[in-house]
Formats: sequence, C-alpha cells, structure tokens
Amino acid sequence: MKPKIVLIVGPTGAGKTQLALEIAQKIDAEIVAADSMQIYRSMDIGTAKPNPQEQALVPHHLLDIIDPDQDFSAGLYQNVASKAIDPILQKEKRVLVCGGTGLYIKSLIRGFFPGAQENRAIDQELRAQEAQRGEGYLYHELTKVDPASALRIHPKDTFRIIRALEVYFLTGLPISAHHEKHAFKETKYDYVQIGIHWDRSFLYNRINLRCEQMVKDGFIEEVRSLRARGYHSELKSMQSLGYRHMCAFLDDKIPLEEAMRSMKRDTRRFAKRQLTWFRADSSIVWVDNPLKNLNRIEKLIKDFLG
RNA sequence: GCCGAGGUAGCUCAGUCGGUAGAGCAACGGACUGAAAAUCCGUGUGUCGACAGUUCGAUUCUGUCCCUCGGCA
Repeated sequence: MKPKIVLIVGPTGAGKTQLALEIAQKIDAEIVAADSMQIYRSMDIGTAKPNPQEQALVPHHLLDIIDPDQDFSAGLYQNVASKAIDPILQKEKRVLVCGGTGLYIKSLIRGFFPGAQENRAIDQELRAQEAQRGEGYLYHELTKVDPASALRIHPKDTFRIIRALEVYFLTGLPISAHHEKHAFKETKYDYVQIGIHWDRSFLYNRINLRCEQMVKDGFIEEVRSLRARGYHSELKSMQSLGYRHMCAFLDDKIPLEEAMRSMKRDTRRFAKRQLTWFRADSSIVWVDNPLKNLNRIEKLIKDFLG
C-alpha cells in the first residue's frame, strides 16, 4: 500500500501557509514546502516564507535549503522531497505538502521519466548555437531528430526546444518517446489535494495588499542586503517576482511606484497561470474561505487518512 | 442660470465625409515531464449617455433631455 500524504495547493496569496499551519496541528503533521523560491536562504519577505514563529509551531521542511546563487530544479526537488517525507512517515506522523509550484508537486507525486537530468553545459552550448546560427536554428534541428516534439512545441518556446534537444543528446532517444513511455502513469503516494479558491477580484486584492505589506515589512532592505552580499540581479533567484522589480528600482531603472505596480501586476498574472495549472488537475478538492471551513476540511482529510 | 468642452472596451483615448468600431494599458482562456515565481500560445470582452427626428440604414446628421469637467455669474 502506498503511503498517504495531504496536499494544500493554490495560487500565490491564497493563504496556503496559514491553512497548512492550522491543519498540521489538527492532524499531527509536519509541513513539506513545494515552493521553488522558498528554498532559497535569505529570501524571506519576498517569498512570503513562514516566519520563525510560524515555523516553530510545526516542523517545516525544504525551506532554506540552498543559497540564492545555487542551481535547483524540479528534478532535485523530487529527490529532496522524498528524502524529507520518508522519515516523517517512519515517525508515524502525517505529511502535509504545501505550495504553489505545480511542477514540483507533480514531480513528487508522479516522478519524471528517468535518465535525463538537466544539464547546464548542453543547455548553454545550445543557446550559443542559436545565437550564432540565427533564430529558428534549434527548432529546425528538433524537427530532424524529434518531429513529434517539434509538432507539440511552439517554434518560439526556446526553453522546451532546448530541453528536448538536450534529452535527445543525453539519452539518444527523443523526449517524445520518453514521455510516451512514462506518461505520468504511476503515483508514488495516495493523496488528497485541497485547493484554496477565492473570487478572482478578491484574490487580486489580497495580492495587491500583500505586495504593499512586503514593502512595509522591509522587502526593499532584504533585496538591498542580498545584493550587498553579491547576489546580483541576473541570478535566477533574483529574477523572481518582486525581487526583479526591486532590483530594477534599486538600479534606478524605474521609480518605486512603477516597481510596485509591475510587481503587483506580474504577481496577479502568475496567480492566473497557477490557476490554469491547478484547474487542469481534477483530483483537487476546491474550498472557499478555508479558515472559515476548517472543520469541513479537517473532516475531509481525516476521512482520507482513515 | 449662462458660455464652452466632452460622454465610444475595465481605464486613457482614436475613429466612422452615414453602411453597427479600434489602439495602448488592464483583463480573460490555454499549454506545460529536471531553470516552472520559468517559458510559450490564443482572445476585443462594446446597447458608441438616453429618447425622438431625418434616412433604405444613425455611434456618426438634427432636436430635446441626462451626466461630467472648466469658465462666468
């Protein structure tokens, strides 16, 4: 029998952290974050990481596991997440996965096809070729080695074109063949997935207010301090929501007002993309106003856990 | 109260010498297998302030009314 885990998902700003704290205490769980930005140390305010007091209430995992200039990936996530989950289950405690990074959650539950970990050297080499030989070169190469993927991937989606070529060079097989074989068929866990739902305009308002609150809580200082420690604005981590906007402000490229406006807008658009992702997952049980429906959610989870 | 300017998409506006309308921003829908807070694709969403007149046909012309903003009182 597969181990059982509980997941709380939803768009940014929905209130996942708070709900997870409430639920974890009710079911004796430890929280495993599924968030591609909260893994970074020293990036606290802008990632809306649970604060020390909150982390003291319930044991948390997979926060602060790497520095902002280190590489990470969904593939690594699936490894470290499994390693974090096993000991919790052995302790006879519950596992509560909480986060908004849909791909990380999918990788944890269903895994990826094996044998083709990301390879930055190949990635960079391919990028250089595209720059040298002109736009469209890589896509043309893809049509030759993997026509099936070329049909599926848009000619402008450089990330996916590069990844497909990378997999072909690494394994000798087209990525479309790997996908066909793997197809996300297996699940590693039995799970119940709670999604937090709000009216769109209400959610957007929450996001706007949270961005304002971040600045009041010292977000600009946080970014300034990261930069002072050498974490420059080209880093992947520093290109994330909020951080890139504050970097533009601190570089005197835009006034604070505009930085705030675009930070809010881009965060809203991100939430929309998350919703598109999660909507496609029919296993999610959506709940409105979770803190007012705690009993219902608790019952749902306890029924699942048995 | 009088004079002037104006009411067109969620916002700011353009436009139609009469044939039911567009631009920027905002927004909406979607894809997603190791960078995913990434990357990429698709979509105008509208009683053209209201009513009446002229006309084959009015958002466009005419009249009345309503509203907004200036100026004068």
